[in-house]
Amino acid sequence: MQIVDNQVAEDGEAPLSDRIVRAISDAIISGDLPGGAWLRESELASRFGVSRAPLREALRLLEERRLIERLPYSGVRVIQLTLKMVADLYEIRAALEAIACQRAAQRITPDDIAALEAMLAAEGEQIDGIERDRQRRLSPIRDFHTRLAEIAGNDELLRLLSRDLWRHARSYYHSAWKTLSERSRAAHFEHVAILEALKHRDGELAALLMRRHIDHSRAILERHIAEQDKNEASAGGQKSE
Amino acid sequence: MQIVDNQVAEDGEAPLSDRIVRAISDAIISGDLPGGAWLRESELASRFGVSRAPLREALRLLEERRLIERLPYSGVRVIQLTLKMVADLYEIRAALEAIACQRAAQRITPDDIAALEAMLAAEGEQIDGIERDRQRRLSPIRDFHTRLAEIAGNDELLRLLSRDLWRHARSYYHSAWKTLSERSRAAHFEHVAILEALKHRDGELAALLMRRHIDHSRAILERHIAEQDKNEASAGGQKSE
DNA sequence: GGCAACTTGATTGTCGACAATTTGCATGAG
DNA sequence: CTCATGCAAATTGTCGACAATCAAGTTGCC
Repeated sequence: MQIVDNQVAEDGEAPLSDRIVRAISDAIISGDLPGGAWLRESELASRFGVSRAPLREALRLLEERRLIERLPYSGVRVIQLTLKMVADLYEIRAALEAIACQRAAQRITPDDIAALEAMLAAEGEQIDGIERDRQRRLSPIRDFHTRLAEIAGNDELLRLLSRDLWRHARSYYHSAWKTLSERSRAAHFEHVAILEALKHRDGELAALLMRRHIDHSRAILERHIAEQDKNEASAGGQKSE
Repeated sequence: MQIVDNQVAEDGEAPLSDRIVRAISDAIISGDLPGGAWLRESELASRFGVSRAPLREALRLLEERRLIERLPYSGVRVIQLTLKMVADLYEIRAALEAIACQRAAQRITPDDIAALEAMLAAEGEQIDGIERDRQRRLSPIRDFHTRLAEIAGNDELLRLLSRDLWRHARSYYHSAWKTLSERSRAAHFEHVAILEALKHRDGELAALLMRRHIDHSRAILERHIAEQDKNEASAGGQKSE
């Protein structure tokens, strides 16, 4: 496992533990810290150049966010996404994003529409473009959904969708890159269709399209995790990197 | 504010911070730590008889759970429920509990039905009974919903409903006791109706009833918070108990 | 008298060291 | 050879003390 060095340096004012949360969270979601990996506090602390106190606070927060799991006196490891977990998460996500669509259809403004269109335009460019950087690639997708939740005006919903339920994103990175490109194309057009419905303030249609969109994503993701599980069946889980 | 002394004593094996989470969480939900109250770390630490290290870990977890909010270098205070927050939370809860009903209708077993019936019987007894203890009063209501989520078989859903979204419960305690008694009676019969639908494996009906049930609860809760806000408009928010 | 800058006190944030617990290995008996 | 038992190293959990930061009270200047 390889954490980007000194990612803690940014945002030099906030308390250390807050910055560590960001760093570890990114490391997990980006796949640098793979699912099932054991984390040693002292190692993480020295890697980030801090003491264990703020590090442990960060770990407790990440545990509550279900990015890691903690076994008392035994250790901390990155949560391993299972098929069941993905199915459960996506069932919830589908329902919540459908709500977001319905609310957004009621509240959306011309400016919002313009902003979303700009996002989708950028998304379309990236599909065939030379943008191969992982971080920059997934972000516009996430931005679209997050922006939608913002427009919906339900703060709790936004928090759930943009933070707690995005654990699954981790698997995108681990999954085969080729298939994801094809999926990106389809997903893009589904986004366009959703936006079109929102423009007509048809919340019901937008919600329906969103539910299907998420179901499609889930199907892809489940297939990838199934393959991944098969591959890792031989060498997995031991307490090392 | 008055925290039950040494509530940390129970469950003598788990790490201190885990027990503190439970203690503070209960104190907030039960209303002993009212919304908006400022918490001083040193005071809490001495009250629970622990050092600040595990206490701070607990606070970070509770912050992520949105029971408290933390202002860096400034302090920690109990989240103040607003009308907006309750509306947002209940919109989500209605959708998620509706899912729970639909899933539960597919999976419910005779044993589950028997267990739920026993719960509702106990709930019915308590309404007119002499049970005036706050803690014991709300618990059967919570149990019914939690059990339903368990039967649904979606672990993530269970976690959200039984933990993250139960912040609102706090307001029940602060609200007028009399009205709540009346509400309890109505709520009880709504529970019975939901269970009846589940017995016939009618997930759609159960979900619909559940949505209405939650909407009713929200209406009551919103009214109480509105009154509460009015009353606290004069003396509120200063940094003391 | 009013306003700005400083000072002081209190509180949060961080650190290094110590205690408690687990886990793997060695050891020995059956 | 297998299994129970005890030991030891490593890791997590906890503590008390120190540093950084904010808030309020005070002082001095205009």
